[in-house]
Amino acid sequence: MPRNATANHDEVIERAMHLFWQRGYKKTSVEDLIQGAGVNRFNLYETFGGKHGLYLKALDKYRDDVFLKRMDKIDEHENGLVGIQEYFESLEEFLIDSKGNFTCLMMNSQIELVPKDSKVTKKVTFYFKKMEETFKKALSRAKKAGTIPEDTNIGDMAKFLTGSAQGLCVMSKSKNASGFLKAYTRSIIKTLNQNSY
Amino acid sequence: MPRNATANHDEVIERAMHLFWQRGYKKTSVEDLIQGAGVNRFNLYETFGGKHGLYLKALDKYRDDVFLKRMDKIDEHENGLVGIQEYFESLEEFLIDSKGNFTCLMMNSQIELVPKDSKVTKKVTFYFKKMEETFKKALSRAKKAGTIPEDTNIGDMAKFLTGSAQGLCVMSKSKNASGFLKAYTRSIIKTLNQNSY
DNA sequence: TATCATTCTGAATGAACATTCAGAAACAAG
DNA sequence: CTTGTTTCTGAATGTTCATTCAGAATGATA
Repeated sequence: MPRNATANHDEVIERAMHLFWQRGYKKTSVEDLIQGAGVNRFNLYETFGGKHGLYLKALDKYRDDVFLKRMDKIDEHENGLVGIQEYFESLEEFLIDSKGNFTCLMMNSQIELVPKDSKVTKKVTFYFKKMEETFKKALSRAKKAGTIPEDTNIGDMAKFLTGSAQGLCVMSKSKNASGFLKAYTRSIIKTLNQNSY
Repeated sequence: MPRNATANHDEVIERAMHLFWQRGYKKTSVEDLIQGAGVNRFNLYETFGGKHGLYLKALDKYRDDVFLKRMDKIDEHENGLVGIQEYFESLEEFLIDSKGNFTCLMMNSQIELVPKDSKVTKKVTFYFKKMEETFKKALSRAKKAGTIPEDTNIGDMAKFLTGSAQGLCVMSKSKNASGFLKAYTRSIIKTLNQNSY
């Protein structure tokens, strides 16, 4: 009995995620979603909770498929320093390749919807906390392994790295950002390594 | 012949600037502007060019009264290093005091309207360029004065500082950002000083 | 006070857009 | 092939909001 003009559940969410990611919440219209994500109007409301419901699901997918995957990669590095460095290098590459579209769904949400939209705020808060924590754990491993001096302030450094990732995202929307992003990333990594030996 | 229910020209723009600054472009309604900026509907369109025209004027005012004033302060410091440090300290203080409202009008515009709105894009581009340039000149003075090593890459450092300012602004919207902002600022300044002696 | 240009106000207009709904289409089961 | 249920589509609804406009209010001038 199910018809199939609708793409499957996950694919709808993934495509919606990219639309929201590119254009933001307000500027992605229901029409865009119907056209671009492969949902029909009925299912958009019946099974995804309308535009806002789909946005929340898109944030979840971003967290799982984009963000946490990157965090896991950091976790997997026994040498935390290398994990962090690779994270920034791949972020730089991604931002350059996507030419200012696809800045960062979570950071966009922080600017567009925090704190008024409380459900979105919760998800964004988790994102920043988790990123900071992951950096902190990685730095802690690095300290244990002796690749970072005993007296390095790991908490400060984790916050520094979290903020720097946001700075990169903001700057990636500028025209011809590539040179800027490379230099900025270089400096971030240099700072990271200056607290190590 | 002029009536006076309308606040004077400059005051309207200043109040509009604060409204846009707080809420963003889309979310500031014409009604908000009439209520909050002291313009009547007629003058909003006749003398300010409507909502969009007033936004552009607000960006100009922000550039002149908020941004360039800060840049001038940096310029005035013979010791560029101190100028930059003071800039970040006062930015930190402002962001903490304003509790996530008043993030940064230009950065908000970058996320909300660049690159689609070409007039806004021009103004935002100037903003980033000018900031980077100001940092660069300050670092150059510091190098001349011998407070920074000969081999410091001034261009990279200026970009790093410009991006870091944006990172601070993004993070200031988080709940209880105060501790985060202090630590982050500390790290930025530390990085700045690690390239000096 | 009378006239005229200017300034203001609230209502009208119109566009964009999210959501709902009714009926059409598709499918399964008998 | 018929019936009943599910899925889909486009039109209708309702809301928000920027902009325009007509007429009212105001002030300057004579």
